[in-house]
Amino acid sequence: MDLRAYLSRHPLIVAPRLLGWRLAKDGCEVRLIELEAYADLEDPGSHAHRRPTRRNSPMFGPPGHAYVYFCYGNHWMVNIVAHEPGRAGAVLVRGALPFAGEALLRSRRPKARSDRDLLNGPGKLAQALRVDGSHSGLDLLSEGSPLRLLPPENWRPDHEPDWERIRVTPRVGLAEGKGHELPWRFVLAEEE
DNA sequence: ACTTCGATGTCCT
DNA sequence: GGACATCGAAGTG
Repeated sequence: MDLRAYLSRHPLIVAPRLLGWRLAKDGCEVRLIELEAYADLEDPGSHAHRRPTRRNSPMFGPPGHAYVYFCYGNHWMVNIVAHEPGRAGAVLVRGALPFAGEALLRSRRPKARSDRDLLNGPGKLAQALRVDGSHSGLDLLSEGSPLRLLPPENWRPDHEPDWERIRVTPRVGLAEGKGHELPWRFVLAEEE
């Protein structure tokens, strides 16, 4: 099973399994510690709940690509496309820790007062990594892509999540009726 | 064409 | 803990 196949499962399966993976861009790397699953048919809070549009079309495309969209007038949200064949879905990256290039990450987040303020939010993460709409649709698994998704060292396809260390909660920021009660958020507990 | 409102961050009290 | 800036996308007519 290669990485693409690993991501070709329901986003709810993929999300907890991507904890500890890294996003890399121009010398910076961040380690993912907070992720949310967004599905299609059964998930009214997902952009893939409806038909494909110019914005959400990456969610319907190949797993392992990026889906980046603009929200609340200021912020870019980074997603990793993940879904079963013939379906749609993605994993939203909501939080991370610096792994490499920390000084550069910091310089792009001048408003971050504390360490935990640097990457603890989807908009903050995109700002620190300088990801925006121009990256939507990029293949995160292809060498040579400016934005890449990297598995942990010693990763194996049969790796299972360490549930002892994962906190499962409802997703953040969803209105009533949008699946706000679904426990589809996964956080590496002792690292938040 | 116009309206609504969001998968948020920041600053202020 | 609360106000609010900010601007596309998508829904409505």
